Amino acid sequence: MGLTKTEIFTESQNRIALFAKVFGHPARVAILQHLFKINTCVCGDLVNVIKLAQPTISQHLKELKSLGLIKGNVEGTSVCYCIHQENWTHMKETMFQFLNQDEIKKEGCC
Amino acid sequence: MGLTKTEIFTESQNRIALFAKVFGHPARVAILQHLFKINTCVCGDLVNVIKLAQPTISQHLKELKSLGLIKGNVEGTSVCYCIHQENWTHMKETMFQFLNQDEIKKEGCC
DNA sequence: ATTATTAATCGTAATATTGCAATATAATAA
DNA sequence: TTATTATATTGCAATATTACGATTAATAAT
Repeated sequence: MGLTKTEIFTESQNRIALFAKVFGHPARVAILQHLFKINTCVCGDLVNVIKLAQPTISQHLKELKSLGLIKGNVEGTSVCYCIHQENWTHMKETMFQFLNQDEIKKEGCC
Repeated sequence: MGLTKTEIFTESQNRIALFAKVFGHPARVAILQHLFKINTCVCGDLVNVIKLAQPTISQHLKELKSLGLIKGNVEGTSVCYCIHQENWTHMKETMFQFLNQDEIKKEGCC
């Protein structure tokens, strides 16, 4: 059905999945890496750096923004995007807790 | 088009996206959490724990296995699934490097 | 005012994902 | 052999995602 049954999972599980999902596309990975690399805000050059059409980049940016991982400031005719530091830190805590589960039990069985 | 243009991204970006994608569904998050919680191998009880049909669980397990994050040992009529520790550790390194990008430049701009 | 420039939105085609019923397969039990 | 049990596979319907051309909106420059 293509429709995820979010109601049968916990808040936490759904939150982890939502963050992971947004990282589940190389274009969004590349966008974030670029935003981190350029310490001054990047505007439309993402379209030049990443070889995807402008509407496609815009769409990916929207997803990152709707999750709160980036913010965009309008600056004249262009828009200045950058990482939302606090939210990124919060997201990291969530993801680290999930990824570090193996720290508790290192036994393994089969 | 629904088709990701992997060829325009780096190996690294695609690898990060692939790992993230598999975590991008709450069922797979729940499966992994359960496999970590039960220190002895879990077999078919995933279907009881997670309220999804058996073929659906089986499909999610397949995806986790194809990425190497879990392994399954046939044990009589049932299959014993557990975390692939080494691969999990490798995956963590990849993801941590991505998630910890903010450690380098904490400036922010807008 | 007119004309660039930049980015968002709309519409749409192609493809992917999710979920399950039905069925198949494989190993054990009776 | 014939159930029984556990898991995998197939096929399919519903929905989501990706990508982009065309268009729009908003500001800047001339």
